[in-house]
Amino acid sequence: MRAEMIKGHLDGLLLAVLASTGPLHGYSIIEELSSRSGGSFKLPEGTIYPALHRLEREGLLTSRWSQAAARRRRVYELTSRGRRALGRERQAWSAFAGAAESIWRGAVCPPAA
Amino acid sequence: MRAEMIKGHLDGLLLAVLASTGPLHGYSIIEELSSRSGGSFKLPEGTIYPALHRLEREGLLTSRWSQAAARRRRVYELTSRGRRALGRERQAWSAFAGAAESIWRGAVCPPAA
DNA sequence: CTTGACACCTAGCGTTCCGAGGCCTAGGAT
DNA sequence: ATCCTAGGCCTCGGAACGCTAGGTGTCAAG
Repeated sequence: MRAEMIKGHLDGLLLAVLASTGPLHGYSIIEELSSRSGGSFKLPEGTIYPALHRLEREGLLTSRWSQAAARRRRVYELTSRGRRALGRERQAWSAFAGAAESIWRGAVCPPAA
Repeated sequence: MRAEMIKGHLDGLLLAVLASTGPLHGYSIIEELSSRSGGSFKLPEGTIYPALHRLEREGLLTSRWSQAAARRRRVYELTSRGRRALGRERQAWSAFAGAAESIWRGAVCPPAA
């Protein structure tokens, strides 16, 4: 799977995974994305952490340092604005995926090497 | 539909549309992408032309100036390498779309505003 | 003779993701 | 004691990509 394909889709996927699981810290978001995608999404930390910071800056997520765990963890959670953004992202994904799918449907493809 | 979503997917879509229709010139590729996507993909010329040049440089497309039409048109066509690349792109799209879909499946989304 | 569709092109900008590196703790192996 | 691995956070700089904005030019219609 070409790596740059994720561009422009990351925010939605992060919101989606948090909506599925409830609050999570960054490291486990990475693992969750990987497992839920069947191993297709193995996103590096340099991708995830800045994205989480951006989403928090935009008010779609809140974070707190977890006091429960021995190790320090920053736990992220959807805000209500984040939940609304999730709906928009979901719809944008549907539109995009549907459009792309209908382009692909017309094409006769050779079996991939 | 967020615009940056197309990033990383354009090459495949261009190859796919050319595989569906046969040889086309740039301007009509734009129209074809728009109509086949139900109006979702309205890609500007500044996106399409550089991409076509890149794909030609990579040997996935060939072009010739059409002598038939009154207006000058550069007509693009898939090469055999392009056809093979199409298969790979198609597979990459399936993997990506499937992975993203399974992330989204888990999320409970509010109705988009 | 001006507008709008058709048709091509490119330089530069902004965004985005990623690679590489750094920092730290805990636990197991050597 | 020392190393290694896994867990956990962070950031800087680069590369890639698509888009904006601008340009050239033809042709038909008003």
